Amino acid sequence: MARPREFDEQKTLQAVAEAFWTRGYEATSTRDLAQRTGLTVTSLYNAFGDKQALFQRALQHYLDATLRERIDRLEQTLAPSEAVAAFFNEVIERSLSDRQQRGCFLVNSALEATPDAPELRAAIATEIDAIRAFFRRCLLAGRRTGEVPSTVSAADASAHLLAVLLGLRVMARINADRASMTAAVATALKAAGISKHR
Amino acid sequence: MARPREFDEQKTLQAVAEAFWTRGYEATSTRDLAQRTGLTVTSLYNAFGDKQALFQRALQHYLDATLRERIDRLEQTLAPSEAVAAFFNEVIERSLSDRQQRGCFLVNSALEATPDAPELRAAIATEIDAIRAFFRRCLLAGRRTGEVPSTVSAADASAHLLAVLLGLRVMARINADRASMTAAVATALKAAGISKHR
DNA sequence: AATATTATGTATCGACCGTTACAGAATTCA
DNA sequence: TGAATTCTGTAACGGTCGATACATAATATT
Repeated sequence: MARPREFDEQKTLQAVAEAFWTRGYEATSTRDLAQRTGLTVTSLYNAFGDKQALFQRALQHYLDATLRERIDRLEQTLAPSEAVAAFFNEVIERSLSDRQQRGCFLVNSALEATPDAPELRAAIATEIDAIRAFFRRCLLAGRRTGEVPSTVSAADASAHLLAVLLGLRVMARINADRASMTAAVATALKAAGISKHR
Repeated sequence: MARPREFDEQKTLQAVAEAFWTRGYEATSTRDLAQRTGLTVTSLYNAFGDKQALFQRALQHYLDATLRERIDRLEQTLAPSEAVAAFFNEVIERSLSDRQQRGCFLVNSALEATPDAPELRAAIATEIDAIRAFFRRCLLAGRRTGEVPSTVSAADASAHLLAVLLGLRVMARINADRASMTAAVATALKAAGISKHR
């Protein structure tokens, strides 16, 4: 029973996420966000609360649209070992096609989160652990189908794959070249018992 | 022929580096730096130039004292494969012993560097590549001594080890636990043909 | 001792920060 | 139609930012 919103909340969160993704939390001002979204600062505060809350909403939007979407899609459509390989391939392609070399919004946020924002750190830790859980599920499922040999423990291999993924995202921001990334991934997949031609 | 400095430049750079290391570039104000170093803002500007220049000096100081020191020391005193293993072990121990979970100053800076600071990005890329070069040298040397089998290419293996290292530094900031880190490293070293008991 | 040169401390500059007060515009329900 | 409610835009708040002007203190050279 009041005036309706004139903006699309999803598109706004998308624009906000890209701004924070590119420049980080501290270096992005609320006026920057207003300009990128096309709304006024007041509308942003009215709709989302303060800057911190807006950041968390934008991060969750990014995770839903990118990370969780990818995990769900690959896990439902591909065999376990192929899902892991495809996951890495998509990360590499997206890293290389981004001219701004923004890397991963989640990883960027992980490193910018200061010790005095423990709740944010905890939330990010949970999201990162979800990636490892995805690797672990794939490895265990691959064992059952026989794609993955049971010589390496799923716990060790999933921790290792997670480390490689996070490292890729750092390289994507600074040292992004296809040769290094594919080499790192190929070696990692081989160590986990996953390889395209075997 | 003038009044001498009343502060120790190295200790000042150390304090500055720890401030930037903990909170990042944007979230650390020049007044914060003055308080942490015990000098005035004017003295900082007089001695080091502006905030950007001070940051770069502090980063170089950190690299000299931590990263390059470690590489030089391990490469000179240990056998190639042991140098790589010891490098990872030291990183794990330092990551776990830091109560503030600051991770790596270089990696933190890599992810905070925005697209409109290309010279900083390039400098960081050079430093990161120096780590890969260290891995590569160790792998090639290990091949000559027979410690490392020549089944894996040094280029691939060094890219892989670099990715794992960078990933560890992200985990150190957010998901730091010994089990995950040692699991990731053990799997990575095995893939590179390096393992303690073989 | 006089002078030149550099370091330090105070105080402040304009700019920008996150946030909000307030007034007007737009919509729903009675 | 009118009242209630929500959204939008302007303008501004106090605070902090990076950086510096200026006066003073301290040293080296002559």
